[in-house]
Parts: sequence; C-alpha cells; structure tokens
Amino acid sequence: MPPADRRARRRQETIDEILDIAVAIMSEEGVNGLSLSEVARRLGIQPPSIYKYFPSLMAIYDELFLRGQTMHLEVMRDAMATADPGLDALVAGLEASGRWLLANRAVAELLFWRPVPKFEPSHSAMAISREMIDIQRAALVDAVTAGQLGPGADSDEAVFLVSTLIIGVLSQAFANEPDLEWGTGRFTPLFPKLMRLLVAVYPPPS
Amino acid sequence: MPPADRRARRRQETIDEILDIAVAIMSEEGVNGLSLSEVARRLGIQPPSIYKYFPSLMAIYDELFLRGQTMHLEVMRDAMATADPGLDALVAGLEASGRWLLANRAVAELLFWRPVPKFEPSHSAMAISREMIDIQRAALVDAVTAGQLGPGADSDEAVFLVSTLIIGVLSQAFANEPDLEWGTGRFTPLFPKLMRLLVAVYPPPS
DNA sequence: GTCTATAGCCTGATAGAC
DNA sequence: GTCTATCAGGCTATAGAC
Repeated sequence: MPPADRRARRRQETIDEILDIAVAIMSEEGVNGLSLSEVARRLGIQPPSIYKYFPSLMAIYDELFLRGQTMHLEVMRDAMATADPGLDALVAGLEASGRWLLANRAVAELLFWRPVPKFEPSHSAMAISREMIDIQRAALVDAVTAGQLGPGADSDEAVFLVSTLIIGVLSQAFANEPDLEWGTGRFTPLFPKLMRLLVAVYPPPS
Repeated sequence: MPPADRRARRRQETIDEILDIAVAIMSEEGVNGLSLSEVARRLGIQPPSIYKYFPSLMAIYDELFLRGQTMHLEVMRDAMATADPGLDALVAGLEASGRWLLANRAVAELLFWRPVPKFEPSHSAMAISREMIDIQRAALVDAVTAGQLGPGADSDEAVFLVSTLIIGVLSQAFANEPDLEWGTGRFTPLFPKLMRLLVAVYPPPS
C-alpha cells in the first residue's frame, strides 16, 4: 500500500473519531451543546487542529446530518426487506426506524427537529429524504395492490401521515420518557395501535 | 394609591417586558439562543440590572414555562367551552391548542421539546400539566356518555394518544413548514382527519 | 498535521458606587 | 434600581512556527 493511502486512511479514521465524539457530546449536552473545543479536548488535541479536518462547526453538523440520514435510511430499508412486502414491510420498517431514532436521540433531533437555527441541511440531504419517501411509498403501493389498503393509500399524503404518526410518538417519548427503550413506557406502545389506524383511514375495498 | 403599589406595578411592568423580549429573542435565535445580555441590550439597560428582576437565566426560563403553560391551558379551555360538550369540544380545544402553539413556536418548543438540557420544569408545572390532562379526560368522558366514543376512550391512554397525534403534526409543521399557519401546508390539515380516527380506535357501541 | 499564541468575540454573574 | 467595572470563563477562527 503506497504511503498516500495510509495517510488517507489515518485521516479518515480521525474524521470518524471526531464525528463519533460529536455525537457523544450532543447526547450529553443537547444538540446545541456541541462545541469544537470540547471535541478537541476529548480527542486530546488542540482546538485549532480540528480545522484541518472540518472547515467550520457547521461543516461538522452537515456531515452528521448526512451520515445520520444515510444510516437511518439503511436501517429502514433492511427492516423492510426482511418482512412480507406491503403493510408488514411498512410497519417493520417504521418500527425499526423508531427504535433506531430512540437509540440515537441526538442524531434524531438533528434530523427532524432542527434544533440549530443557524444550520440548514445541504442540498444533497434532499435526495436522501426523497429516497426515504420513495421506499415508504413503494410499500404503500404494494399494500394497495395486495388489497390491504384502499387506493387512497398510494399518495404522498399517506406517507406524510405515517411519518407524522411516528414523529409524534418519538416527540412524546423524547420529552417525557427520554431513558426508556422502544416498546416500553406510555408512548411507544401506541405505535402499533396507530399503524392499525392506517386501515381505517384507507379502508381496502371489500 | 400608595407609592409602594406604584413601585410594585412598575416592577411588574418591567418583568413583563423582560419576558416578552425573551420570547422575541427565542423566536429569532432558537430557544437556546436566549441570553441575558441580549435582553438587556433590547431593553436599553445594562446586563447586571436584569439581576434585580430575575436571579438567573434559568429563572427566566422557569417563568416563561409557567406563563406559557397557563396561557396554553386557558386557550384550550376557552375553545372547549364554546363548543358542544364531548367530541366537538375536544376537537375544538385541540385545534385551538395547535393554532396557538404554531403561533407561539418558541414557547411551544420550551413546553414540549425540552430544548434546554440544563432546564428542568419546576414542581408547580406538574399541577398545570395534570389539569390539562383532566380537561381532556373530561371531554372524553362526555363523548363516551353521549355514545360518540366507546368506553375505552375514558382512559389516560386515550389522552396520551390524542396528545401524540397533535404533537406529531406540530413537529412536522415546525421542522418542514415553519412559516405556514394552521390549516395550510402538508401537515396541519392532517389533524382533523386524525381526529376522526378516534372513532375508529374507540368505536362506540352500536 | 500538530502545536502555541492570540485575536476578538461572546457569556453569566458579582461588587460596589451613586 | 441603575450604573461602571470586572471577573472568570466560554467560544470560533486565524496566523505562523515547527
């Protein structure tokens, strides 16, 4: 392996380390509590050295946003792939999503609650967002085809509705039961109930 | 009026002014962006003078939380009082709540999203929370009595479910359509639809 | 790539004169 | 109740030596 590759690899490792530390800090101090100095302190280097890896604090938020979105999408896609296509896949995907977001609270807040007013997600973030909508939409189409849901479920509205339900559950869990796991407490057990509602909103032709 | 009263009144006016400015700052900079210096700057006094009215920054958050909760409860109660008891009152109350929270975004975030990690709501806040649950619970009881909902709707679970629905809608609206009013956009119009679902979750005896 | 040093801000909070 | 002065610390970011 040429030395240039070694350097690049070391560099990438440091970048990953910075991002992991950043997540840890946000988990402890809140998303807004992230600071370059604290990252440097934990990494054992001086604050200015961070600038060799990221041009600004916002660039770190940017990377965290992108990485979070990508992982979230992957988790959801994997869960959907192992279930029966249609409604089962959708529910499995959303539950995996909820579980992951609850376990990665800081990232979840960054992705869905915009707690850093000065930070605006970049353009490339939109593409992943769109893909997220698409895989949910595809599952809804499968459910309609299979006769599990009515034709109205093949719509962006249905996707918005589904995401609104899960974000409601997560908001409540974060605010009121921050330390509980998915499936326990007063709120996350509501989710399966809410999912069954989908059938009531878009009743299949009988 | 004795001079002591005049002094007290002037003092209260200043306190109110400080709180109003604080809300304005949080609306612009985010809930976490509130700073004593900025309050002082806008009020036209020096930062240390704030300490004559509030012992600390957290004390300001505390007062904002309490004031916000009280106003929110009042808005909801008023809306419920003008509608038919039962399901109508509940829907009217929740819609008024959503409208108010959307129009008072900073306060809403403070109340329901805990964006300031170091700030924990005081004890007196719990009493108002409980009252909020009680008036919703009462409306649900009315709805069950009137045969609009099934007996399962007379439960804390039903209250949690209802609040989860509205918080989901608001989360989505805040994050994706921060400048739209209630009833416009992709998310807030979902709310009436969701409310009608309550009947599907707790079907009345037929 | 890492460091020291530092600029140039900001913050919350206190002491004490008037 | 207001002020000045100040403490003690935080922060992002830059310059330049090694």
